Amino acid sequence: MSRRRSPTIKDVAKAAGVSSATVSYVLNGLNKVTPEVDALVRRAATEIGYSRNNAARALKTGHHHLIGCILPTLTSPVFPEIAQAVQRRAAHHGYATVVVDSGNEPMRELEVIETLGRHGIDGVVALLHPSFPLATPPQLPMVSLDAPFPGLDGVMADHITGGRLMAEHVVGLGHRRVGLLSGFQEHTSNRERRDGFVQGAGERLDLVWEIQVDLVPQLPDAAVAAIARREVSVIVCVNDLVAIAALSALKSLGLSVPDDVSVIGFDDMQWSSWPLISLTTVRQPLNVLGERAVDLLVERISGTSMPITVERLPVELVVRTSTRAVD
Amino acid sequence: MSRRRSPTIKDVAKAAGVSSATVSYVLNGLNKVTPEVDALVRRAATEIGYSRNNAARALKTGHHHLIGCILPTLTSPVFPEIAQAVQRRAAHHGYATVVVDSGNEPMRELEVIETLGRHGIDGVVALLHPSFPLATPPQLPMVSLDAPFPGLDGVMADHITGGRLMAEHVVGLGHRRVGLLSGFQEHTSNRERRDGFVQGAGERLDLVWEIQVDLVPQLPDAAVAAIARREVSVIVCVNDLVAIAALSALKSLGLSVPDDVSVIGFDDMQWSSWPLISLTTVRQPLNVLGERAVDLLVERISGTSMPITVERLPVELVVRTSTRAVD
DNA sequence: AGCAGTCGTTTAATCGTGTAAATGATAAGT
DNA sequence: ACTTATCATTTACACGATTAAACGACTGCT
Repeated sequence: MSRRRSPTIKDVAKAAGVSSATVSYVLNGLNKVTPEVDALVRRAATEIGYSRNNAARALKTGHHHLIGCILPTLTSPVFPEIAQAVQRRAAHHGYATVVVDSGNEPMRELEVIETLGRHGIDGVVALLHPSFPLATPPQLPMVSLDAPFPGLDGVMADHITGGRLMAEHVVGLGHRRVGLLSGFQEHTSNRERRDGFVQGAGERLDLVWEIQVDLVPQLPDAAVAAIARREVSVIVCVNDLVAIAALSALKSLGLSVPDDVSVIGFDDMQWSSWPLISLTTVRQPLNVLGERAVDLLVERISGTSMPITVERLPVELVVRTSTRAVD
Repeated sequence: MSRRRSPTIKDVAKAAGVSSATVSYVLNGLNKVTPEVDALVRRAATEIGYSRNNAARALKTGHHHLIGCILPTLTSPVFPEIAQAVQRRAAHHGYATVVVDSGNEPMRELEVIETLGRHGIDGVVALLHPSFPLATPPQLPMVSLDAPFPGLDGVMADHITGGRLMAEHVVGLGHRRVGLLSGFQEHTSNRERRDGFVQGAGERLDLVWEIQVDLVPQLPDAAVAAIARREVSVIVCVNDLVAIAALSALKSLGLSVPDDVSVIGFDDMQWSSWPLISLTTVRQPLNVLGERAVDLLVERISGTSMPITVERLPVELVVRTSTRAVD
């Protein structure tokens, strides 16, 4: 196999009859050269099929035009939506994106960041585990998604208002007795959703039971048992995935939604709108989340020292057919 | 801000009192140095917090230890499962992975590959659009997922047998009149699934209607209308996503599954096992798919010129509650 | 005419690493 | 004791790009 190395800037220079510096100037769009030479160089470049070697460029400039997007998993539908937005926005800024699945383990997150750093990434957008060891201050520009981290820029939805919206909706439908499937409270977003809901409910709702559940789409036995007792008219879920797990459990129990019990989620991920699911939920703007994070990161990378920013994104209630007024 | 550049191999050398070459040898695990010096260098390296600059290394060696994984989208649940497997396996081989969402557009796929090439990627695992312009032979080692491409290594499930399994199952349950929601036939996998099914069915099934549907989880009106006519006792779907769309449509129409009509899918993606969905389907081993593709790619990268390999992975029927025997 | 400024291009240094070749030092062989 | 082989280490250059500085040619001003 004649593994021919790909042409370099020098080859272009020779082909165009100029120096390599000129080629560099042309290809970087500094307008330091005559239009004729510019055209000449460009023609030569495309003719011999030149493609820039970013490793070399990065070595010199220290700037890779590459950002990382670290997410706890890709198999939950919420995160890929963020990843897509990040990718799109990054491209818009001239950055390529590498998406990495951290498996939701703080150790691996650290490892991934180090690996990416070694590979010369310019910055990271990350949805970090709450116990991520931030002891060592980050060597890289980083923007935190979904939760504030001390010393880091952050973008997250207004979970507290979201929780309040849930409460308002449930109260407005005349419900009184409610079951709460909350998430692990170490996660800021879970905690805020819960707090918002409890505050919003005030004295108007009876919190009959509350059970903490994991991200897996399989409810713990205790939760299934609680649901089976039929003490509540509505189940409030920390997120859509849990809500779907609840829908599943209800189906297994032979209970109908929303006739026997209402269910409300949080996120409004893609499938929540499918007729089969049709979940009432609080929508958080995942695409905006990703986009703003990238904007912040790019600003941070370009080095203008600005104060640490934490953005809160508005949420909205989306009413579908998994909730209805009590008789 | 005192943007202190990170320590280089040279700093390590100075700290350890040796030359930079020695440091390089140590850190690359060539055992060309005395154990004492080895230890000395390692200690110095960790002490001053050295981290290798992969851009420089890659510039010199032409080898980045980085592979790309290009997928049509990340929001369909099938692909992230592949991405995870690829990532895991690549890490096992000492490669980092960048996952890229091509949006299922051949043009963007090409663009992405070029970008990745520029960034100095060693190879690509890709699930390509059927009309991907392979006219320009790939500069990079590439392994095709899910479909054979002339001149490329490939890994794909045995879709034909899968189609046959669907037919056997449907026939075995005593069904006779069947509706087929097939995918676009340009996709090899869709075509093979259909062919396998039709061959497997032989004369034993009446194909009452067949409609081609897109990947979006919303059936076209024609499909909904066909389902509403209730001429068939089972709906055979090209994949689980379409099957779920069918379940949705059936629910909207007030029809019950499997009592009024059976539904069978293909893929066995994560959620298909959820009680809410509980889809009978043909399982293709997505994790093995990703892993084998990486294995092949790594072999190809390491340069041993081997004949082009195309692997077929076995599939299996998974029976759940969306299908039942006809009365 | 002489000097300064502008402009387009080239020269040459540099980024951090890998590695072939040179260099010594030590041990072995005669 | 002197050559030779072995081995650990260093020297020195290359990888492909960016970019400050040097350069030469031309223009315009006094």
